[in-house]
Amino acid sequence: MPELPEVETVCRGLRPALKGRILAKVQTRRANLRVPFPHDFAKRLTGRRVGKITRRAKYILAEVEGGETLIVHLGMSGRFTIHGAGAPSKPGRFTHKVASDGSGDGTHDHVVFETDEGTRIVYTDHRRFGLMLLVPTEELESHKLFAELGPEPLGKAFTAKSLSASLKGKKTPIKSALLDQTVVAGLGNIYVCEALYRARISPKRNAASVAGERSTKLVPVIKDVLSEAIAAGGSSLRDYAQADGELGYFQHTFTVYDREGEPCLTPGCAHKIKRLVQAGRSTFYCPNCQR
DNA sequence: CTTGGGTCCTGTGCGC
DNA sequence: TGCGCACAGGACCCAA
Repeated sequence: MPELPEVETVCRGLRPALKGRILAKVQTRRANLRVPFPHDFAKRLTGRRVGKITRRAKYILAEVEGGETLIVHLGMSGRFTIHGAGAPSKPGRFTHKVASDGSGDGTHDHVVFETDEGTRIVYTDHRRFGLMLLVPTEELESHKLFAELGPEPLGKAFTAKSLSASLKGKKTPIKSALLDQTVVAGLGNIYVCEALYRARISPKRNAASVAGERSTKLVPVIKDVLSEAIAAGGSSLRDYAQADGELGYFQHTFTVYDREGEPCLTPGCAHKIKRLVQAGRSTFYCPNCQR
């Protein structure tokens, strides 16, 4: 479930296994994910030391020695598992979802990294909506994937004022506007639903009408929802990773997402949560609490 | 310019 | 038990 909090959690999980390590072996098991791997992808990574690992929006960025950065997007179903020496659990404890060759689920393991410590980091993605690229670090900011991205929702630049400015004049529903990565970078379907619920704003409301007063309420709520999810991921990562080496995926409990027909959890409300489709995506909301 | 819809791909869960 | 359809956490591309 890779939205910003999950990507952040995966980043944090990858760091101890990858940062400062040399990529002893890199293997791609097919020619492409959503897009083809860059020319000589594995060859260009092999033997190089990994530097800083950061996140921008839903992208994982890993600097590699020689001035290039590995860009990873998890798409809808991308995930990493860590096996062996550098894994976050004791060696030999992986029992779950690990194929006989020590990989993730076996059939959809598309990329395998092996470090100089013998740690295997396996990228698994059954839908293949993910992406891996390798670009010169100095060209990152101007790269077309990043050039148009809006502010980081947890960053200082994301304020009621900045959000108001980008919503002004927008005719789309606020739900769709918040999924637009040029408005704010990293929100996905779940956390948009959760944030709008917590801010008591209807997903159907025109984006423009959220500029001003409502943005003042919405922005801190977005920051809270994401921060709490990261905190939950961070704390459950240790336990979950101990079980099978998988990073950043755990059972969330959401307040509205995927709760169609169930009672609203706001005290004294108990209206049924409704589902509607906006721009092809499911929206969950409480018609009583959200206006 | 903005906006909405189709599309990539595989898996799962539901109703019949 | 099997089948077909709707739907799934993302985001690009293109037509209107």
